[in-house]
Amino acid sequence: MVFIPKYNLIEELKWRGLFHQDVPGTEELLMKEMVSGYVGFDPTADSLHIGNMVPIILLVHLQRAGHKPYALVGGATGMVGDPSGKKSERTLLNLETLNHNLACQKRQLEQFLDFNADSNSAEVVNNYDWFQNFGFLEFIRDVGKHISVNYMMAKDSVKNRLEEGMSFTEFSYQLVQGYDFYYLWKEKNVKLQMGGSDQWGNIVTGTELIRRKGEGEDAKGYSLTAPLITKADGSKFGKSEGGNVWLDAEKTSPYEFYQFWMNTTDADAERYIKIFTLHSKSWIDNMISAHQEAPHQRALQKELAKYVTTWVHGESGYETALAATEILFGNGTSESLRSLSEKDFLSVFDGVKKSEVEEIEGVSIVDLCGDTGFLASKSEARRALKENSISVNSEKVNEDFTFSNADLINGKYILLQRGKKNKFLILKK
RNA sequence: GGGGAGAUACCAGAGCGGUCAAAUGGGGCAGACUGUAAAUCUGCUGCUUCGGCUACGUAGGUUCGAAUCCUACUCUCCCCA
Repeated sequence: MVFIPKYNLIEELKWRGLFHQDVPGTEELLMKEMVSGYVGFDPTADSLHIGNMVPIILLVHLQRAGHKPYALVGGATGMVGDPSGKKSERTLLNLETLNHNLACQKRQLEQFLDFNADSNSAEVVNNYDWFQNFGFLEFIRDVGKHISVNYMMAKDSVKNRLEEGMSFTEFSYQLVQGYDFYYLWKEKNVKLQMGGSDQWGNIVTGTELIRRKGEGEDAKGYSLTAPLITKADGSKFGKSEGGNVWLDAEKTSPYEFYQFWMNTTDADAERYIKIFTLHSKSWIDNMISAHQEAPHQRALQKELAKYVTTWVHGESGYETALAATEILFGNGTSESLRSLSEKDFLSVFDGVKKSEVEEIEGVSIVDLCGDTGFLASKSEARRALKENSISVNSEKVNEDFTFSNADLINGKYILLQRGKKNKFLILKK
């Protein structure tokens, strides 16, 4: 059977800005046969975040091009800790946390890939499966023997830590990850490892291991990395006020998730639409020129936010986020808030922080803001009120404002806002 | 083991007996302008019942008065062995 890829993966990744570097011969390989390729995920948290989306998208493209994707969850590597890009030694996770994280991540990965394709179904593998019974002596004889310390020391992930210091555990990390590649190559005919550019060092340790330990002419591993996603202003991609932007709706609500993409700057949006959506090149080019003609419409941001939110949270997640956005950023007046049914109201404010109070009649705005956890203290509440930044039910109020029962929406809710983006919901018991 | 330097707010970092809730920069938040953008400008960035109160690694001490001086302790970094 002759293999014809659906498209040239490397070319596709290049115009999308998802290509950083590869080892020579990778493109030829991808054009001539169905390739099994993998990406590893680090189980440091119980949810993936948008920083993990690029590696996931690499797998998605791999599969769309007709190849077979493997997602590796790092049960074993997670126990060691990847030193890449870290300034200091990492704390080790206990087994229980690790397993919980693995299970959660596995579920999330499954929503992006096709597990029921004819010949190139995705698979999830866990490197703990092949490491759990791998003895230390066996490992250092079988694996350690093939890689010199000099070689390992030359890696940036190690070099950058020579001043600060690093434990033997983290030093060994690249061997563990390298062995993963070797194992998958040998057992599952996986020839390609992909990842972020920070993973280059770890990946080539794997290809090196395949070259030295593998037998025959075919003993060659290929690799491909995506660039680090940057923001135009130089700050770190993937963080919002609350820290990471998670894929888990419990940790980052669909509304917040949608808003994250909505707030992308123009320059970044033009790059992100290529990276985070699967739209075609011509479609995107049109979109970008349309956006440049009428930038205030924010068409790019809206499409980007819609696409990614739907991908991660489904249609319903997107609908909720959009409804909330229209109310809060549209001509959001007190009336439009009050016109919502209780059910809609609650779903709109699903991701907004809340607090309950006993009584509202006669309570001053300062007390309410300070005591409910909306603002850190009454002093801060006073300051914010002087800055004219506090709104009650979408209407600005001053320091003398006192609540009455008439302010309750549906007889039990009050919406507090500081500025445009910080919202808080008060529930009367 | 010997010698040296240091620990100040979210971070970096000044202050070295009263005028210090503590310079300056960064970050963060808000306001103006806008397009929920960027840039720019402005304000704020310990708590408070607005009387005060608690804070400059920890615990004591000197003093009318301590972030500042003394003692001990803890921790960090550097140099030598």
